[in-house]
Amino acid sequence: MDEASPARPYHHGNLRSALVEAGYALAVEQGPEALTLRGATRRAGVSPTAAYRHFTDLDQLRTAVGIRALQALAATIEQHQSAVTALAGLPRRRALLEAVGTGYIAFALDHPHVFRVGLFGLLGMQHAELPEGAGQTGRTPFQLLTDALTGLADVGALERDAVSSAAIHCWSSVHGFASLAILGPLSGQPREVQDALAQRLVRDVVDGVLGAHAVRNRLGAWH
Amino acid sequence: MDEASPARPYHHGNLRSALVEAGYALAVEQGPEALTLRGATRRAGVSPTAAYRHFTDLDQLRTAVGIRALQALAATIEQHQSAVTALAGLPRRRALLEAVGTGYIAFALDHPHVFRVGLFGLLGMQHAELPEGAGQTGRTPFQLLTDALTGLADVGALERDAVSSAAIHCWSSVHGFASLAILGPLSGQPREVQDALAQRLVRDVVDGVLGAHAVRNRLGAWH
DNA sequence: TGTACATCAGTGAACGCGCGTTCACTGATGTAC
DNA sequence: TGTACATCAGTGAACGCGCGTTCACTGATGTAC
Repeated sequence: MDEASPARPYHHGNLRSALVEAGYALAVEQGPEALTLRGATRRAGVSPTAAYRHFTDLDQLRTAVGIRALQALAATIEQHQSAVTALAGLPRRRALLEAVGTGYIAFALDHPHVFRVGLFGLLGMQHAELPEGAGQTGRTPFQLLTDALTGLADVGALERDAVSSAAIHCWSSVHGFASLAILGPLSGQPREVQDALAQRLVRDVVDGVLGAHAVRNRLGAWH
Repeated sequence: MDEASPARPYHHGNLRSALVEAGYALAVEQGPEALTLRGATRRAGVSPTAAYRHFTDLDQLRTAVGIRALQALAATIEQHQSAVTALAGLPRRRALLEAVGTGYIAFALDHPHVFRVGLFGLLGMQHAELPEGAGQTGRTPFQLLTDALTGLADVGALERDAVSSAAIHCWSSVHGFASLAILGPLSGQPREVQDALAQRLVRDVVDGVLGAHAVRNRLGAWH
């Protein structure tokens, strides 16, 4: 009832979210430069000026679409995480972390346009300037990552104060790989190959993040 | 003499490269969406239609500017590499690889606009579709990376057939980190902090790449 | 329950802008005799 | 060395386009009596 939708209809029935949806669809299908005010209103079946009842600016529409994209990415990650079968302990924690990486990459490959600009425009805002009240119900992708790393710290697989630098490391690798797969030398490969490489990369990165710690522990046990 | 410049002047004196330079400057200063045909000709002090003597299209100008940006990135990397002091052997090879990473990140932080689109637009083309004859004298950034990894294989610090997957891993991390530092949660940090994090990330990644191999060797020695 | 009125979501015409691209041109350079 | 001509780099006016944004408006909804 008091979900996220402000109310029911006036004339149109929540034009604001219809415009965000239309703008998001444009960005997904044709890339972010296709996200225009006129384009979004056209797609929503409404006159161009109607948008000004809900957004002061094109920039404000962009921001809202960016947040929308962020939520879609988070949803994909959570979906990947809910497919994890390991029941508990380190295997589960590890699989949950890997799902963040594979979910992120899968989203990027499925929605290269949104990813390209969408994410670029909005990962920047997500944190400092404007998480703002705008319907931010769930967790952001970056929060899901630190959650997963914290989970690994909970079972002692990672130092607590290594979480934030591990987050940087993981995010960098995964985001960078996605860019590579979309526009770089890997973009010519078929999807299965990309997926396989992604899986391998994610495994390696997690190995690396846990490895430093694990080696330290192992040495501690041996000496 | 026979540098890169095709000839001397006709009326203007190599308008083509002047337009590429103007377009590159626009992208550096105001971002890639400022790279327009009219903008470049304006900046070169020439009428808009003059561009059509040298480019069939706006797209063709964009491509040329992209290649120009790629060369600038490669130059920055080579500059970082030439500052390496280690004289020979593994320490030198390792430092050369790290210089690829730190040079890449330094370029990204110094030219965030170019990096943002520039690189995106052009890393895609660099490899398959259009390295084309267009003044491609030196090595591309990606080639510099694989060169450095091959150097490590030469001194036995890396399996030869691990080079290409290591390249993916390195490139992903470094490119991703640069994105993070430009637009993500790290963008608020002062440059020194970003540089320090970059150095640490690069070291960790190289550790990871060499680590798997080193651990394997160590175990081999132990058993 | 019914009327009068305020609110405000959406309309439609109009604006100025910078863009890419066309076209017929001008005028400097390079070449043939 | 000098003249005639072809070449072709750069000009300038003009086009159509989609954009963001303004303004005065219309008409449906919600509220007060």
